[in-house]
Amino acid sequence: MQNDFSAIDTPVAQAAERLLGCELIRTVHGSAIRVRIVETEAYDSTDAASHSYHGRTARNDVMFKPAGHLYVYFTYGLHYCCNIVTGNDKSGAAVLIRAVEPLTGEDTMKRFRSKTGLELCNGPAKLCQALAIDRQLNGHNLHVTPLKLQLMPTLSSAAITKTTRVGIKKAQNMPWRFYITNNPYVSRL
DNA sequence: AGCGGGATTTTCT
DNA sequence: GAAAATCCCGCTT
Repeated sequence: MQNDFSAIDTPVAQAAERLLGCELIRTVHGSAIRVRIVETEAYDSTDAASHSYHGRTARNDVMFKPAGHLYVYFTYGLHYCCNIVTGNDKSGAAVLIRAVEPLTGEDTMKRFRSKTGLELCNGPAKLCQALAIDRQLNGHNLHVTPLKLQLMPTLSSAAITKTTRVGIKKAQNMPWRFYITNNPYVSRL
């Protein structure tokens, strides 16, 4: 099968690296949007900053599903962020998608989000707005429309920058953030 | 250019 | 009751 998710059915940190360079295809209102993942962060149950750290709840339930599902959460009373569930160790693990690069359908993205250029999708809540991702897609299987994940060949480690995560107060020193070196859409250097 | 506050859901102490 | 995996706007330099 061409769209086999076994490559991300691994420990999260490894899956977060492999997801760099992979593409998301969003179909909405008959239009197709294609983007490339350029920045990710890993979260699992051993991590004090992860939603799954304190066990399973109604909100993080999707994190306990098999790899290849989408976990969407609402935060700060205003924004959505989306994650790709990885590893089926049943303890709750997912990769936060922090930034993407538009490939096709940029005009459609601008309709959902009234910004242009780098401001279109260089942050976790920004890309959810540009791709019209909300709670309706929570728990969605990324094998099927209207949102598909297309895995791509693993990038060389030389093309990947590995550093600490953004926007958290706990476990700040863990090197679980990954991005494509020198990509202009990365949310923060 | 840079800082600070507000919006407002879900969860935990 | 408060903090959180954020973003945007308006005020100050």
